[in-house]
Amino acid sequence: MLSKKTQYALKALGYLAGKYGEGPVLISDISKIKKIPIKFLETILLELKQAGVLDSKKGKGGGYFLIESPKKTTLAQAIRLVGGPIALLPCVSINFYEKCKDCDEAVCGLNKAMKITRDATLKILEKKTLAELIDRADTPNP
Amino acid sequence: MLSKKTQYALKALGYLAGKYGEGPVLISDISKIKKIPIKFLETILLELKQAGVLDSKKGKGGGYFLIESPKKTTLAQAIRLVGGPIALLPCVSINFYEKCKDCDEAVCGLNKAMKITRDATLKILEKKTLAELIDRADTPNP
DNA sequence: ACAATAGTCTATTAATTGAGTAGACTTAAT
DNA sequence: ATTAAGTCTACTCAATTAATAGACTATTGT
Repeated sequence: MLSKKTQYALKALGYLAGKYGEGPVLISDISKIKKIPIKFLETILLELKQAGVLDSKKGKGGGYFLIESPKKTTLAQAIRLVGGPIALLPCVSINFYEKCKDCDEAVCGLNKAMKITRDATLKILEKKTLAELIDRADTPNP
Repeated sequence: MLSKKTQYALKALGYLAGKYGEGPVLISDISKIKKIPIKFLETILLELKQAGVLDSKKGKGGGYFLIESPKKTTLAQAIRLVGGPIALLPCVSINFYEKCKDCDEAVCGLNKAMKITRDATLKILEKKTLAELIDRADTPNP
């Protein structure tokens, strides 16, 4: 399961994707609509900014916005940016790899099974982009 | 990522699968070879026993053992037994489902993407069994 | 019967993650 | 220049998950 932080990041990015090209979006707006604790959200957005996905504008009329088109960022990238491993085990993670103390990967059946699972997951998450996260619920009819 | 508890459970089950039919296996053996904190392992094995996968024998010559052939239990079942959701989000989990506060699943793009991911993962984990976890490293040549 | 062995249970502590608070710093409009 | 709107930084607190310790109970072999 993804951490809350990662879940919130995905929701926020999805919301920003829906507002792409419309200028800065207030943290408080995202927080309200996506039901994310505002202070927690601040740290997440800041992290995404430092990672180069978002930019922000300070002062009146400020807020956060996507730098590039939502289609440019895959879900796999998004998840990794906020520190969330995609694989089910550390020993099969690409970006957060950690060797098992107890087994030789070459003969470990668990490792093998989880690698297959990881590949199937990645195949999907590397194809889907932030654009896929946009839904009608984000922009209700006025 | 799976919780440590779930990871340990899979490792222990894999080890027991390799010893299936050879009588009870000591907790301390599993702990040593699989590098699992023994007290933590105790609670996990107990839980697996209460779930009906393992049985144990007390006293001298005692230990834990699989009740059924390793082929009877899938990895998906094993993961769920110890309380680990397989899906990446609560709102797409089958056994640990929780509704999102902020979205209508019918139109939520994130929900849709994660459901596809979950299905791909389950397709694999429901096919693989504990038997697949057995590896040569468990039974080194004497 | 008795001692040794091995699982079971209860309670505590440590580490990580999630959430909330207070206030300083920046920018833009008036 | 002033002020309002907004981001940024640094702490603190709560909840969950990991890990540890020790007492207790059941079984086997002598």
